[in-house]
Amino acid sequence: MYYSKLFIPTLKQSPTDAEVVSHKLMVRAGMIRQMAAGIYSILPLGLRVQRKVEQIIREEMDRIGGQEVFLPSVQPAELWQESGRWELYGKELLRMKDRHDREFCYGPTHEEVITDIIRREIKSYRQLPLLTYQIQTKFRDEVRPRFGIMRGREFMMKDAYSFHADETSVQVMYENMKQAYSNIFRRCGLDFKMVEADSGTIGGSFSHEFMVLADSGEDAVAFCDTCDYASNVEKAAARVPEKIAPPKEMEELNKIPTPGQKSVEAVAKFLKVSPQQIVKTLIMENEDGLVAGLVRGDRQINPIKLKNLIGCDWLHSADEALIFSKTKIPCGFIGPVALDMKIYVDHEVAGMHNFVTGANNKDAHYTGVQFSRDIKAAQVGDLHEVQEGDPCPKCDGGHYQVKRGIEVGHIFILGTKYSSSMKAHFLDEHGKENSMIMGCYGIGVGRTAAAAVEQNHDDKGIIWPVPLAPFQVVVIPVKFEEDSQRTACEETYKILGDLGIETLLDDRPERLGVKFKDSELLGIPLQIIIGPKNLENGQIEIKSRKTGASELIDFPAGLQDIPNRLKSA
RNA sequence: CGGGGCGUGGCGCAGCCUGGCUAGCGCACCUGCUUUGGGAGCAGGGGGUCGGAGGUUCAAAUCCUCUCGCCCCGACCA
Repeated sequence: MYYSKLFIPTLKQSPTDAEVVSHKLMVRAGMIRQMAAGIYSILPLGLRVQRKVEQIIREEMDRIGGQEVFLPSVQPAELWQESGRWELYGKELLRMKDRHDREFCYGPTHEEVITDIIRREIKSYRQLPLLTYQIQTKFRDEVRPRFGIMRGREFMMKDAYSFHADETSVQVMYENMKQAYSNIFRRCGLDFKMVEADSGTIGGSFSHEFMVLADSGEDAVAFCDTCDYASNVEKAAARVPEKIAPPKEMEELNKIPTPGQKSVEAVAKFLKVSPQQIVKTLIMENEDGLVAGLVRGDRQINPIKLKNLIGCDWLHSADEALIFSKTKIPCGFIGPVALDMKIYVDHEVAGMHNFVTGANNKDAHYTGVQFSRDIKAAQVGDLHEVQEGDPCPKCDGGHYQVKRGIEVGHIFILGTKYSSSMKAHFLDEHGKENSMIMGCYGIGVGRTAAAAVEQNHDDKGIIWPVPLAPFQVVVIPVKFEEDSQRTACEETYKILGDLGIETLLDDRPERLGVKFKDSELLGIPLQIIIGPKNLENGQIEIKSRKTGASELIDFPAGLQDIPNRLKSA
């Protein structure tokens, strides 16, 4: 393509509302423009990159037997009511009515739609398994869209759905999918990790996320420094503590005045004990009212673990006013002793003795609290969030490391969650009716591109991994107006085209510096610079975006080597 | 949804507190001349009515009220 014909509106300065590098650089490179909060237009250069990601995804999906479909983005409410998600999905579901006042939503995901199609058409185990996928725009009315294309409300997603007659089959698919996803992200040139994950509102029994490691990531990934266990921190298991022998002296419960000492740090300092000797009581709210979670004073409670332990639909921390109105206890002094609600206890706390808790009175704490004697636990389980340095739950001697990650892919085994509520049944080889077993598998397409920028940039701009680059080579004439250079450029362009290389020819009447700056901003892996002096010697210059290294090659013979050079660019 | 911040040509900003001439600057854009291996120089030029509505005032970008939008920090998600 000729640069002068392309719509690539580059910017010298990044817009003030862009926070993360990928957002800044993608706007500056003229790839995207914002329309509204979390809603972006993809401009030609951005689309070229998006198509690259899509193509890689298609190839890997097809390789494991996926069949591409294209499902409606506007979906009737009835389907969602059937699965129960019309209510459950909440405000994130963009709802609308047509002229007949019938309710619809803009699809945030497509389990309902695909399940509906499959249940109508698939009746026999002979037709299973089946894997479908699509690449399509989704809309989720996020509470807080941010970071440009990384977390938009409207975004491009690859979503795949599989249907199976039995558990073994879905597990085979799941393993294939792990491999396919790994291939995809590896081919995109990303440094990623596959981690265990919570399945969230999509539901289901088993799931993994694919995380691109980057400081700007919104998730935290915990992984063992010794074995290969890796998990989203929201799911990462804590090692079950060794049984601690009870101390010789079991102290009695003792109420001590602690005026104004509300935080763990304050209480620890005031009573001259370590935070590890204090037990925090966190009050949470769910559909049944208030519940309490107990973790050691130096720990953070993990609400997802608590939610999963209880098995409730939703759970979040209760606000102070609500707690006070129900319990008449001010925050900071709540404790588990004789507390009138269900109490869930972290297994670390269950092994503790002689600890400190709130006394359920303003300005007072208990010391000498004993778990077995003083606390009526509804259940004991793994409730605290793991931290860097914590022991690995899967191997001896390993310790957790924690890093930030961008979730670019997420795969789930759904089981029969949707097939049973929506009656997607089939007849097995004994003529017996069963619910299909399902899996679903998503990739954020735009997010993958953004993540690639997060991982591959410098102060000059983007450094695209070759497979995602909008063009692999940019030809930069020192002065395009001069006949000899123009001819050489055009010849180069043609030769590279014949070699199957996507080439951008910067034919603009700009000064050389401008062309360099733009090509660096755009992140094109290889520059070919054609200038008068080198040309007189029958040479042209090639320069790597990543390393900045440049060398002279013979013109035109040296061009035949470009495909090779791109492999290592 | 709670907390904070910001809306002034395409982009980045100043002006606002202490109302007052044709609303200013850098970049970008147009024209001309000079320049030309790293975002050129000079000269000339076009474009905004200050997010919107209402109010106070002789006078509002500036003060007041309401409203809309966007961004950032927290709970959700590809």
